[in-house]
Amino acid sequence: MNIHPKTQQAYQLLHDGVIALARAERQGIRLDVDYTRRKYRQLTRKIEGIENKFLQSKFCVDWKRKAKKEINPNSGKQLAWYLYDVLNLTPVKTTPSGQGSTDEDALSALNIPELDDLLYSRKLKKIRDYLDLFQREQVDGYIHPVFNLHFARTFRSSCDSPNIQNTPKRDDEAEKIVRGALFPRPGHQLLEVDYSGLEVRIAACYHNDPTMIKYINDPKSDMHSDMACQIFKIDDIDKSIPSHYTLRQAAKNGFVFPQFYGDYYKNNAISICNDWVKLPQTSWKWGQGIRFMPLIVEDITIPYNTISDHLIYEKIKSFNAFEKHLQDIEYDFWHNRFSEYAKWKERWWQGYQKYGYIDMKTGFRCGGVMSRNDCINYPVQGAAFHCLLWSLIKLDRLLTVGELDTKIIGQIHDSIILDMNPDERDYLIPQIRRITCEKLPEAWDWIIVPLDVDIELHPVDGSWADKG
DNA sequence: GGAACTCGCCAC
DNA sequence: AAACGTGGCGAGTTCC
Repeated sequence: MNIHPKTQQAYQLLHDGVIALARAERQGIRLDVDYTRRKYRQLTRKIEGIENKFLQSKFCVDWKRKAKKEINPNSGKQLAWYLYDVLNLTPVKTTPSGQGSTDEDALSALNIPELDDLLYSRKLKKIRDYLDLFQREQVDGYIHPVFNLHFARTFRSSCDSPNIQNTPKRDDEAEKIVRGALFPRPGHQLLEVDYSGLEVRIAACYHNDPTMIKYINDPKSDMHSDMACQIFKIDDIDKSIPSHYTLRQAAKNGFVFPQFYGDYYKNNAISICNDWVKLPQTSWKWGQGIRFMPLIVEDITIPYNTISDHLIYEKIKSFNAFEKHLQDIEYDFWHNRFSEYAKWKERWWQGYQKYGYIDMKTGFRCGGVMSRNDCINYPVQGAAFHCLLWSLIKLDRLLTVGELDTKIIGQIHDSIILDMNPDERDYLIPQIRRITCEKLPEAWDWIIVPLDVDIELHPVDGSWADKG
């Protein structure tokens, strides 16, 4: 039987990857067990205080009276019943099964002060759950996350027992507590190697869109800043200005990435207004949303300009107008700016419908029932991860063959985490750059754009929360 | 009393 | 024309 060389390559990548990841698993990540116990108890006391306060509030007393039984404040079902059936409030959204939502967005929108206590206790419990899991899984002060290569439909990895790939990093309080429990071996330091914009770059290897390739090749250009200018009608983005940086984040996480995943302007409008610029889904008034820039009107500087002031000034006066504006931008995005990308998406979807499968650049085949978005996302997600896996395998060999003291201890889709001996730092960092950015594109000729990594060093004996 | 489900929420 | 991809895990709930 003939085996396609790419299939052989994919097969070999999984085999080599499993072994390299098993070594990381055996090595493990040091947990400060005393800290974890202490912090767990401290959080428990805090949670009990907040829960008691909540349970004694007028809100809960009434809830309990209407329920005619003991209530469980952690039950979404009971809470939804009280809010939406008893109090007859209108949920801002529903869950997939049709029940009124009781997630953070939905509860915040109700403007019931007592619910803030519930949300805060939820958040603290979530943090405590991580510590609990670490504690249960640790053996002699080390956790040993399991890395799977055979679960994800995309041929990405998954991780469990514990899943180290979802430790909090966006919320400061959660990051500090949870990552603050994880350390390198004594005298060592944690090192993270992160491919920057990996999925965008790998997508470009499929669609070959010239505009996208220009963005990637020119480090001075910035797709997200350009989109922020277009979305918010400003001349340029100066990333050192905090409000500008927020607008760039809004464009990136509220429009560009969701669009790449297959989302559309209506959701983008809601996400940008809710999550980033804080504008209501109504007609806008002056002085709403995030603080933006000083506004100069006829030589008078108005110091506290807000984003609504600016947008109203630019003739976008309501949420509906903004949504329409985003619809135009979406059209421009796929018909003008990234038209080759759009054509590739369509070709890829047609190909799947004709043949019933899609093949990744890395030799893996995805079949079965797939949606249009699946067809577009899987090959990119998978191949991007395979770039990381290839690099991890090579780095593992370098460390093993050279009998270095530094060890790979984990991987998060586009990044590698190492427990490094500081004496090996000056040798290792150039080697890592060489493997990840030079050797990989040499090995895989379909990589037609430059690759880049961020290397973050944590302090010697510092935790995963301590910045270098 | 466990399997399978829903919901919420953490990461990329 | 239609409309956000991949995971893990906890609590609550329902089914058998």
